[in-house]
Amino acid sequence: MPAPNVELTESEWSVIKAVWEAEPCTAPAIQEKLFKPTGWHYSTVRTLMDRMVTKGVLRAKKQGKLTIYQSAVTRAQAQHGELFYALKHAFNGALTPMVQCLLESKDLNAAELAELELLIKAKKKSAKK
Amino acid sequence: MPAPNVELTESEWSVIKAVWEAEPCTAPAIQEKLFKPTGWHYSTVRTLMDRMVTKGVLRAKKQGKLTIYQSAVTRAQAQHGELFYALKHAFNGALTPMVQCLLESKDLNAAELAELELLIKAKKKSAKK
DNA sequence: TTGCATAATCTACATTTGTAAATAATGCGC
DNA sequence: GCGCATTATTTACAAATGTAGATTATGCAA
Repeated sequence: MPAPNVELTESEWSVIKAVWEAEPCTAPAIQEKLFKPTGWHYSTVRTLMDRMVTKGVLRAKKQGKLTIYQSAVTRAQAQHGELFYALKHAFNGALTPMVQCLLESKDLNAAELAELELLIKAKKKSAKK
Repeated sequence: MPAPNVELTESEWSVIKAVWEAEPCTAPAIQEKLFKPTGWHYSTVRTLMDRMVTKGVLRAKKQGKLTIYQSAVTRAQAQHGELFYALKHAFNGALTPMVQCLLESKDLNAAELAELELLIKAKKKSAKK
């Protein structure tokens, strides 16, 4: 089974985003990427990464003295997990109120609205038939 | 300051949803509502609720021997918090990919799509001008 | 071949979250 | 006024999360 429901904490999001951009990669490389925004030390990042391996969101293999990491979930899977967590808990699974909330809070310009409209039009077309 | 960013755990979501439906209410009333779906005992619910008071998502006041609880954040605030958490972490704040993810994963019928389109049209109108 | 820089491993500890038992208070009905 | 049912308070404890120091291993450069 490929994509179980992914749940990531804020820290784990930081890590996996860095991994997606750099994989295959080592823990030192990731800590370096993350040091500027987070200030995390090597052992912090390393602990996070190893826990993420245990959870199955990263994969690690030994190569000489180095441990090489890769993501075990795609960005799309993780996005899906996060979004559907919100949909389920905050909106009881109802799409319309969620989109409403989005439209109300972000203040979108005409171009963005047009883009969304396009997305929906496209979806209608592909759904139909 | 009215609406700080709300972050709720899964359990807290259960509780606050029950509170919204029953407030003002007591902890025993909430545990009774939640017992069926969760199996939580009184002290569990009570602990959760008191911690939520500490965090400022519920409010409590003493009335004789009873403690009366109310929500301190509205459903809309909590929904916003959850949704924007996802938007920020999973989608780096970009709306379009988020909506795309939604459209791809949920498989919506024509009516639902039409509804979404309407929402956007309405927003366009109100935004314009 | 040995020292050094780098990376890994191990251990730790505070906080938050999930869950609840045990004990105490209290007020209403008799 | 007293006992009982109801509610509250206190305490606990394991797991998860956030954060990292201390110690050890290791391979390349000199």
